[in-house]
Parts: sequence; structure tokens; C-alpha cells
Amino acid sequence: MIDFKKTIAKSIAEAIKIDEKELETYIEIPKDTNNGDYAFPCFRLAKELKKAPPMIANDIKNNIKIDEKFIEKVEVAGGYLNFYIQQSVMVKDVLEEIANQEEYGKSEIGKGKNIIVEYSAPNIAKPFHIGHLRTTLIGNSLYRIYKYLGYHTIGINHLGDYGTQFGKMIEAYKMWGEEYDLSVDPINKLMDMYVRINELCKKDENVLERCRENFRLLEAKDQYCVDLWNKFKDLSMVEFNKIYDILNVKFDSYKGESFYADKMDEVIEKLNEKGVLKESEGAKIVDLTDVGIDTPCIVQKANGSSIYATRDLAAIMYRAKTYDFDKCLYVVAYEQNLYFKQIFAVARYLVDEKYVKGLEHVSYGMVNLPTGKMSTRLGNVVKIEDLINETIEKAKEIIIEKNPELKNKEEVAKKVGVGAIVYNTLSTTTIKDQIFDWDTALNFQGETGPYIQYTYVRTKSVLEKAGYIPKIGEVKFDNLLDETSKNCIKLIYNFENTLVQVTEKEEPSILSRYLIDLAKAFSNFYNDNKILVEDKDVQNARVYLTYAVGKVLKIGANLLGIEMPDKM
RNA sequence: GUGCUUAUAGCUCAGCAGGAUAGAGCAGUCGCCUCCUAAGCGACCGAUGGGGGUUCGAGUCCCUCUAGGCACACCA
Repeated sequence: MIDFKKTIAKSIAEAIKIDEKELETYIEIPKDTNNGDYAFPCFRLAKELKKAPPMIANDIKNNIKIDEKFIEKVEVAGGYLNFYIQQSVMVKDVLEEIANQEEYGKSEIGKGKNIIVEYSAPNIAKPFHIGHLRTTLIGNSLYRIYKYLGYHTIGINHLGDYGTQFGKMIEAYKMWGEEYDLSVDPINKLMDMYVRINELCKKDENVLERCRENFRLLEAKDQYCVDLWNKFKDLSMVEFNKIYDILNVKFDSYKGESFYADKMDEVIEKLNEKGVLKESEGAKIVDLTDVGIDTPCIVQKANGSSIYATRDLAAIMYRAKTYDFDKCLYVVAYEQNLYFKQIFAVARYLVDEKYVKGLEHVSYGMVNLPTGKMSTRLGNVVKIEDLINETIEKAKEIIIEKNPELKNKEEVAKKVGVGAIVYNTLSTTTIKDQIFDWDTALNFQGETGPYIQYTYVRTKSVLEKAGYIPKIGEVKFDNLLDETSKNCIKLIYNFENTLVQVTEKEEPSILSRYLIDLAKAFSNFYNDNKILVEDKDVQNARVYLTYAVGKVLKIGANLLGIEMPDKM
């Protein structure tokens, strides 16, 4: 598509002697559309050119040669130079691209690059609660977006299936195994056992010691422990997969911590070779004060068993070798900020610089309840399963009220309910804490997933009524020059750019907001213009725009993990 | 205590790597369905935590204060 910004930068560069690339970064999009489509602020040139900004703007205006094919006019407004692009050219450009590209916005910019996204990573034997929603959905959408931009993307569910916690679970099972029937609702029962054993460990140091010993046995491949561990794992995966299925989340690999059980010696050896392995209070550590981290990284516990850092380091080595990654993203909550700094710092002793540079912690904020922190022990967690059921139920009620004739109500309710959850989770900046409350989660009005879906459904409905989608050659672009059409076109024009921004900032919320903006723009268009009208030319143009908006909404929503119903 | 991080309207959030008059949604009040789905559209109401500084220009950068959150060696 035409790069208007670049075109403008080029013509400014010809008028004054400043690097085109530099100029391009100065050009901005005015908030107020009265100030044009692109603007160039001249203030920063004032010192250099020793002239007042409005004079500079005037000078440029007088010297600039604009290509009237692309730019309608240039105006001086104070120290700004405002560019108004030829709307019909943009309309043509955008709609032809829609017509020619089945997957609009898809790109090859990531070709040849390998991106690992590690996300979700739940702990075995613990229930999935809304605290896990962010990592799961942020990771899922980053995965989809990278892929759409042509990157070779690997989604990894780094299951929490190893560690002392399993020593605890084994101990709990030894003590109280007969009390629980694990054939029904296993996760909650395992959870119950886990809570019990933790309480006991706090009171009784001997029990904790037995738990650690169990884990040591598990690492030593003790059959009883291994069997039990497998059992817990299988039971948990069945439950997790149900959730992933509903949320439409997929992974390429489920290699969790246990996978690295036999790959950790290599880590220790290599660190030893490099001479950075030190002993401290019986444990093996790597000192990191040289990079300003005061807390050393423990890679082996005093009793000789491994620790999570060892497994993550082994994973980095394995992934570097197996996937030759350009980026390896860890979608993990910010409580682990220091931890990731540590292992990334240790990684420089284990893998090439290229890989170290590619390691990135996508750190997101905590989810709290209005009453405060969630705590599994206090029992005030909101389980994902409950959330899903409630939102789907609510969606169904609304469907019955608003559209009683609708077929496949169940299916639509599922899409709408899940859409609400996904949007809700992905609508805010990842780093910030989120407060979960039921009123917001169950609200389907305003800036929500269902709003985006509803807008899409409207486009489908119009197209169905129209009964056809015009051929692009039959569309007279001049019929889309009004303000509301223009807003839609501009947004569609910016779609790919929006996706790129998401990957630059590892921030899916940028796409969420974009989709709301597009849905709003279309709602305005829809309200101001009758689409199906007498005048064939006008109708063709409007129907085509409707088709284009629907297409982008659907693609964009899918990249977030939101499915679109055709009717609702 | 040290480090990291957050603070924008009654509530939940935007603010395009410093630019023009700080935008939405929810809640509240009011208006719009003989017309393509009112899960919609429009209007009203209402805000940058305090204090310094850098700059032609600061919600955005720096310092400081205040208030929250997180982390700080054998849990993950």
C-alpha cells in the first residue's frame, strides 16, 4: 500500500536539507482531523535555522513540491505544516488491498525469524483461576500476531510439573490418599491436599524435610514417586485442556520443567567450566553483582537437588539449540521481575550473545479482587471455569431476550461469553494491575468484546440483505469521502501498522483498542449513512466498505483469540 | 531498609517514544427504533496525586515528596 508518511517526508526532505528518515519520525497524526491527516511540527528546526517556526512552515510550504496525486493540499497552522491527503486515493488503495489480499494485513516482515512465546504454564495439581488468564491470553494473542506477521512462532506451555511442590503432593498422598476419590473433580481434591500439606509443613519442619526428600527421590527416578507424579499430571492435563479448548488456546509444545530433568547437569558443568559457579552456605550460586544484581542466582540447592532456575537455564540452552530463536518471550507476572533478570544474566555464560539478547520477560500486572488479593488458601479465588460458565450463561440470557429466533444459541453464547472474557483481559496495558469484578466481566455494553462482535454481526447482516458484494472494479471510490467513511478507511489503512506496534511493545491491548475504534467508526458510519439505497454507485461503495470493515474486525478479533458469530 | 513498578473524571481505562483544545467506556441525567440487529447512536456531567526542574512546548523526560503494589538465597 501507499506509504503516505514516507511520501510526505520525502517531499519535505527535498524542500529543506534534512535527512528523510529523520523527518519521517517527526511527522505525526493530528488528533483533530481538521488539522489534516499528517502534520509536521517545525519547532525543533527553529534553533538550527534561526527562524520562527511559522516562518519555517511557510518557507517549506512555498518550496515544497507535492505530488497532487497523493496530497490534496498543504496548510500552515502556526508552527505546524498540515497535510491533507487525497481521500479518494486512500480509499482506492485500501479497498483494492482488501480485495486482493485474502488475509488482509498479513505480512512477511517476520520471515526467517524464530519467535518463542512461553505462556500459560500452569502448575500441575492446582486449579486454573483468573490469575492465569492474563498469561494464557496475552501469550496466545502474541503468538497469533507474530505468526500472522510471518514469523516462525513456537508456543510453549512450560508446565509447572516439577519441584518441591510435588514432593509435598507425594507426601500428602502418602498420608491421606485413601480419603480422596480422585475420579471425580480431581483438581480441587489435589488442591485440598496441597493446602493441607502446606499448613502442616509450616507447623512441622520434619514434614517439610520429608517433602524435600520425596522430590529428591522423584529426581532419582524412584518408581513410586514417578508413578504418582504421572498420575497427578494426567489428571491435571485433562482439566487444563478443557479450558484451553473453550478459550481457543493452542501450543506447539508442552515441554514443562520436568522435561529438563536430565539436562541440568550440563548447566552446572558449563557454569563450572566458566569458573562462575560458587559455593555459599552449601548451595551452588552464580554471583551477579557485576551486572548490578545483588541477589545471586541459586542453581543448586544445598541438598544437591535442582531448583527452578536450573530448569529455566537448561530450557534456554535447549531452546537456543533446538529453535535457534531470535526472541524468546516469557509471559509471566511481574512478581518474577528480579528472577528473570537473574537467569538472563546467568544465560550469558551458557549461550551465544544473540540468544541472550533475544530473551525478554513480558511482565504483566497482578489480578486482584475488589476486596483485595486472591488467595487460594483463603478460598477467595475466582476459578476460570466459573467465570466462563457465568459469562456464557449471561450471554444466553441476553440472546433469549433480544433475539429469541436465533438458531444455535449455545454456540453463539459461547463465542460471546468467551469474547467478553478475552477482551476484558486484553484491553488494558499488560504491566498494570487489574481489578476483577463481576459487574465489569458480565457487562456486554460499551467497550467490550460483544460490542466488537455485535458490530461485526451488523456488517454481516447488511451484506446478507444486500445479497452481493460488488466487484472492486464496480466501486466508485468517490462515494466514500464523508467523514465517517473516511474514519473507517483510515483505520483499515492502519491495521498492519497496529499489528507491528503490538510486536514492538509486546502489547496486545493496542490491537484491542484498535478494534474498538474500528467498531465505533463503523457504528458511526452505519448510523449516518443508509447503506442499501437506490443509487447503485453509492450502494456499491458503502456495501464494499461494510465488507472491508467486517473483514478486518474478524481478522483482528481472531488475532486476539476472539471468535466471531455470524448472528447474535 | 534496598531495588523495581504504578498514580489521568465517582469507577475502569486510552493518550500514537515531548506537540495543537487530555480522549473513551461504565455509573448518573436526557434524547433517538413506521428506517440495513437499540448488545447501537447522540447530548449533558466530570480529570493529569503534591512540589520543583529541563524545554519554544510536559500526562509523557529528570529530581523530590506522598500513597499503593511487587521483589529481595535454597518455593515456582
